[in-house]
Amino acid sequence: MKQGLRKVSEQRSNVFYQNLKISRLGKSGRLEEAIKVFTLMDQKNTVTYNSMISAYAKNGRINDARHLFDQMTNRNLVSWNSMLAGYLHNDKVEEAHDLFDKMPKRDPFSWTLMISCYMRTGKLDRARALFDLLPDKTDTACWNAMIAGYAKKCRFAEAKSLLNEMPGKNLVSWNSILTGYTQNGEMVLGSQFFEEMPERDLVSWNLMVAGFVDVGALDSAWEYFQRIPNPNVVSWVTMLCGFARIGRLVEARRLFDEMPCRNIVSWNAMIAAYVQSLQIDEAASLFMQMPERDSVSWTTIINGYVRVGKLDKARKYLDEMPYKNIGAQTAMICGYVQNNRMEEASKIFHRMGTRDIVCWNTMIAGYTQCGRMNEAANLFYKMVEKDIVSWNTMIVGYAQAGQMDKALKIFKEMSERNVVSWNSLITGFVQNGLYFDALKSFVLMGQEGKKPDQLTFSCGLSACANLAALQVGKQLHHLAFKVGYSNNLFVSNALITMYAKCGRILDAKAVFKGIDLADVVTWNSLIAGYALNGCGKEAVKLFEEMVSERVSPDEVTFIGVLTACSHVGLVEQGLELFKCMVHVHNIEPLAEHYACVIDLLGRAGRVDEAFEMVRGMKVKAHAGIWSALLWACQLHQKPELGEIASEKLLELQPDRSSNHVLLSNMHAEVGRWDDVEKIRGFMKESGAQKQPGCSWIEIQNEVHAFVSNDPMLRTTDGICSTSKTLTAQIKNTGQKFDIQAQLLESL
DNA sequence: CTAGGGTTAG
Repeated sequence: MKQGLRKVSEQRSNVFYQNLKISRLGKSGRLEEAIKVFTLMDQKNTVTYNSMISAYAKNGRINDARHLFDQMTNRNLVSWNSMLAGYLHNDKVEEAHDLFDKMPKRDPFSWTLMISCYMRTGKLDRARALFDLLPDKTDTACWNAMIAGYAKKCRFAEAKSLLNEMPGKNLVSWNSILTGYTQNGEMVLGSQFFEEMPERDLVSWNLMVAGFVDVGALDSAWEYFQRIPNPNVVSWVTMLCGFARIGRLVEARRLFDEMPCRNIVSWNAMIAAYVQSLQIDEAASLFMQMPERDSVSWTTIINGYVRVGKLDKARKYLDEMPYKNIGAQTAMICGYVQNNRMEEASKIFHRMGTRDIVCWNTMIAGYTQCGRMNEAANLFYKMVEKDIVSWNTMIVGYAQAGQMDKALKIFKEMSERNVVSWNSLITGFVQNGLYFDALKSFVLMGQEGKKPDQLTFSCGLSACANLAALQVGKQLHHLAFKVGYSNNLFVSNALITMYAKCGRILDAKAVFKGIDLADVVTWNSLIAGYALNGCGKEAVKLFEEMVSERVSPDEVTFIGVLTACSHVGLVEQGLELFKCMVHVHNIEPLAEHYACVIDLLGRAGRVDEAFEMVRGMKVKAHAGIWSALLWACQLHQKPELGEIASEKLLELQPDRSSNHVLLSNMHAEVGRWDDVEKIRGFMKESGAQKQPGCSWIEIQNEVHAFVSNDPMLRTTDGICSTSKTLTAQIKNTGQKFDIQAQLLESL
């Protein structure tokens, strides 16, 4: 009998102890361990279940929490409240609302949870309506939830009015308002309020320091930090992170060394600071020294090694990590993904016990980045809960794979789209040459009430550039000006290209002149623009200006300036620039650069030198190079060399009719008619046909597409030359586009 | 031991 009683009380204390363990593990993100304790318990009471529900919910597994809740036979009020809190932490308003309705009993906890849930998700009016229904208004937490909610959304008038009405306001109430100021960067109003507060505690002081840190006012943060009567760990860590964020690592470290009360958070903060500035060895040294490590410490160090590209080191730590959380494993997957090691990423992914949306998205992005769209789609459709990032990733993936039909399908299936979704679609259209669709999407985006950002504008302008649609481009320019993006560097760079490609080189130059801080792309855009418009000397001059302004030219710069030289026959200058690219700027020439120089030599009649260059190339010659050579051979009547070039060219592009034409013309010019016949015969056999050219033209603010595959309408060069023909052709294709009216309406 | 209101590290 006595023994039996002792056994029962031992069991009780055991259950009590295990429950405590579950709750602590749950709170510190060690969910796997909590689950282990829970499943191994032979005796479970209501508190056990309640603790496990909270543990699940705090770690994002709200569905498992609900599952457990549904399985319970002895639910008490805390069970209901725990579930409600779970929905609150996972931003599930409607589920919370449902549960709240079904509750058999409610206490002040329940009401506060529901109100907080509405507040967090921005449903201020519903929160207020519920608060007004609240039968017992003596509980302060409810008031504070209302005040905090209003303040966080910058509704200071409502917050303060509630504060005035509130019976028994306390420090939390004051701090709730202060939080509204500090978390919204309102530090002037914040300091004012802080001075007016009847009492302050460490939370108030720390809020001020954090607020100044957030807006980058380190001096003020430091001032307040020094005024704190008895700073605690939070104060020290906040200040430490402030210095770390702006790269003042030495000062951060000094704080770390000086702080009188150091806990695991301080260590983690300092390690994160080193990781952030890529000082991985310092971070690792601290990691080894620290007295104990939690999942944050491990995740930070693993992430650090991933960021500096030391994947094997990261992997070593991951393998050593006692209980691997989602964050650490996702960091590792991210590292593998960035280095195209998808098989290793996949292994970790499939071994993971729990996965979150971020983890899935990382894997999907990995597959899309290396063009493995089937595998990406596989994961995407297996995903139970997708967020907007998942959808956007798929759109980008299909677009890059050239499958715009599928990208569009995904886009249309989305329940809600953000600016990124639209930009992904529009970028995709531009990348795949579907410029009309890009511009149409631009308009549709505005009609759906989404504001285009700098990326949208730069894409839209790029579409205009490729269509040579000057009027539409100008409209976009005006629009960008209206919404305040015309001074953005992305937009300005796109404007330069647009004007240049439309033949308005002076407008391009004007945009260039208006830019305060030009980057390499800016210079490249105008140089390429000059090249395109046959202004070779200006291109070279601009290049020299760029170098004297200490902007380092890149591969693209040289493609522009070399093209410019070849267009206007600046042979010596071009050759000189090519040398300078390799020897002064240490840029390894790409096939494109060779193509320019070879074209340059070929046009100048230095065909032998051109061939010499091809032989000396480190990269494989592409069709463009051989075709430039072939042109040169035809122009300067070098049939023997031309034969070599044409052979290579036909090897690379057997179906391209222009190659055959070029060869046959060359033979015809030097009177080798038998060869001409041979080639024409070959063309008939192989079915190589002249490809339909497609072009765009703009008349009176409208862009028209026409395809020059109708022999009746095509002139010798494949471009319609008379207005009569043009009109007929427009009727044929029936495409037209006017952006102006729609765009201006939609914004 | 489990649930609500104001601050810190990943």
